[in-house]
Amino acid sequence: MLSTAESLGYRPNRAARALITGRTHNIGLIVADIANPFFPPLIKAAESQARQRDYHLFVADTNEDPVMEEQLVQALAKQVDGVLLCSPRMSNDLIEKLRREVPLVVVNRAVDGLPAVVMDVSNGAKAAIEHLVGLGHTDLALLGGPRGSWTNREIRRSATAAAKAAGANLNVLGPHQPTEAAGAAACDAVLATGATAVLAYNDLMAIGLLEALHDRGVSVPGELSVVGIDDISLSRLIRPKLTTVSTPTAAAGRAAVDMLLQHDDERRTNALVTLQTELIVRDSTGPNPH
Amino acid sequence: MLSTAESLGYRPNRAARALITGRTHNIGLIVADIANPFFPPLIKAAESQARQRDYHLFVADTNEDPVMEEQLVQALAKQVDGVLLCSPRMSNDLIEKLRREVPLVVVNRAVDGLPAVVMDVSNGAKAAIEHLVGLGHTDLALLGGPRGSWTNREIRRSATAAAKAAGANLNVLGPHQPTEAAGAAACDAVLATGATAVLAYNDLMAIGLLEALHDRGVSVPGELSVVGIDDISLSRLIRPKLTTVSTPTAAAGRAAVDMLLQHDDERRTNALVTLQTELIVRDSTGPNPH
DNA sequence: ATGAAAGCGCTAACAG
DNA sequence: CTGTTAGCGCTTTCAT
Repeated sequence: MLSTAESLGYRPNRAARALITGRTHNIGLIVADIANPFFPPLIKAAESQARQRDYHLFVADTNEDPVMEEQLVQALAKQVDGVLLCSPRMSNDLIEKLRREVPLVVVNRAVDGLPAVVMDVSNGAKAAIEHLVGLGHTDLALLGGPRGSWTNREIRRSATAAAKAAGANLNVLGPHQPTEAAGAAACDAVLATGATAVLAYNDLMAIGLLEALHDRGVSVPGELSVVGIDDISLSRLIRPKLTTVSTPTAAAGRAAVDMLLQHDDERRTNALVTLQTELIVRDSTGPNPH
Repeated sequence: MLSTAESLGYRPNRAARALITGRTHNIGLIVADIANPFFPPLIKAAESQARQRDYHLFVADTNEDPVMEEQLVQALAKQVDGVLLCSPRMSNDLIEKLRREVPLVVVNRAVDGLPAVVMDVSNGAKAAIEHLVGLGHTDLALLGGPRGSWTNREIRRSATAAAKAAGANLNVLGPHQPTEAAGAAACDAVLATGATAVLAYNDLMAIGLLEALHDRGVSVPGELSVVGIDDISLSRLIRPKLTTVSTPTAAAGRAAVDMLLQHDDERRTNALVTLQTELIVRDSTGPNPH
């Protein structure tokens, strides 16, 4: 039921309210690259969840630049009730400093004493390696992601351990930008390792690699198997359809908003939400040709 | 040079400033679907342009729901200095009403007396039809987009005229949701027209159609030629690479922000910026098999 | 219960 | 030119 005032078109001025209550009912969302297909589903889910709770979402893009990350947090700090920092590349020390200026929830990174939402990529990378080893591959390559990425470190750690446990070689390449172009550019380096199977930091890089492989006439999965991570919608549209580790990005967006908006007294500052991942086997992986 | 205060970490409170100046230095950006690959480059460009001018961007998603469009404009109205309405599905009358509550710039629609940024899809659709006719196709189909879309009306008008001028048949299908799923679902209807070439409302629909065609064993461009519109990055990643009409989405995002931020007295309320499109011929179009 | 008044942090107008 | 003051629209507190 609307009050008479509201039905007449009256809307309270949120800036004035913010001045007195100290709550802006705004949330900042900082991502590395809006145009990277990994983020839009996360942004969409976060925006929807926020709006449902009468919050509005500022979205900002760092262009993969760690310096810009800090500037954006600073710029938004006084204007929001909290910031969602997605896949940050900045140092933990800097995050520690920024959290004193504004409530922070970190996505895709575990930071001591800070609410965080992470995907269990560690388990996903393990499943990917085991899938490859099960196909008979013993020479593997890992196409590494960007410097400063917690996810990248997790993947490397877990993939290395899984390969070792299975008695397979793992050649680690990188760091690389998490883009299709970087994946394509790394094609020769991948081929040079002699690996018969590759796990890439994300689908975009895997897809770039697939393109470059196609240009060089290397058949996938005939001569080389390729696995991505993220399961962006693109992955089932390209040929061969990409085998990948799906990460629940929409759920992560919702969870991050929920954590931020939990009442401070009940907000466990050391809370860590871990979302499960799942290996999706499609057509870019096959048996070792040797 | 920073003032002493600023170097000490002081940031003025924008809510307080907004209260007195009446300018929030915020902009609202409303899109139908953040996860539709057409929008992220536009959002990214708009955010970047806005920030450069010391504005922050609220991003909101209507889920393709015209009712939600109005609600969002209302909700953001008092909190922003203007709203960028992208690809609105609402009626012109409603836009007329909303513009009295908050400065509006419309993208992908021409509205009398309102600043607008449009892509010249009319010219793009014409080029696409002429390309197809030049390839010997005389039976064409148009896979129509969503109801309420100005772009869809422009495409239909222009494609119809171009086909007529060239002496070709054009079978118009639709309306459809602008999604991959809808494109796939329309596959049988397209085939039933007997057309040897199709122009789709957007790349997403064209790609869905391509998928369904592949499932049915119809070869592209051997038996059927397909053209999309937008040139989303996906289009050159799928096989066959999609022939499409590229639309300058990033430029549109920047232009829309610029128009909104122009000083009111110099803002021509009837200004219309038309951005050029370009036909990109790739591998999904070929000669008429008959 | 209902109503008056103070004040959030800033800018703009005005006085010294 | 510098310093003081009023008041933006709201919520909260305090007095009636």
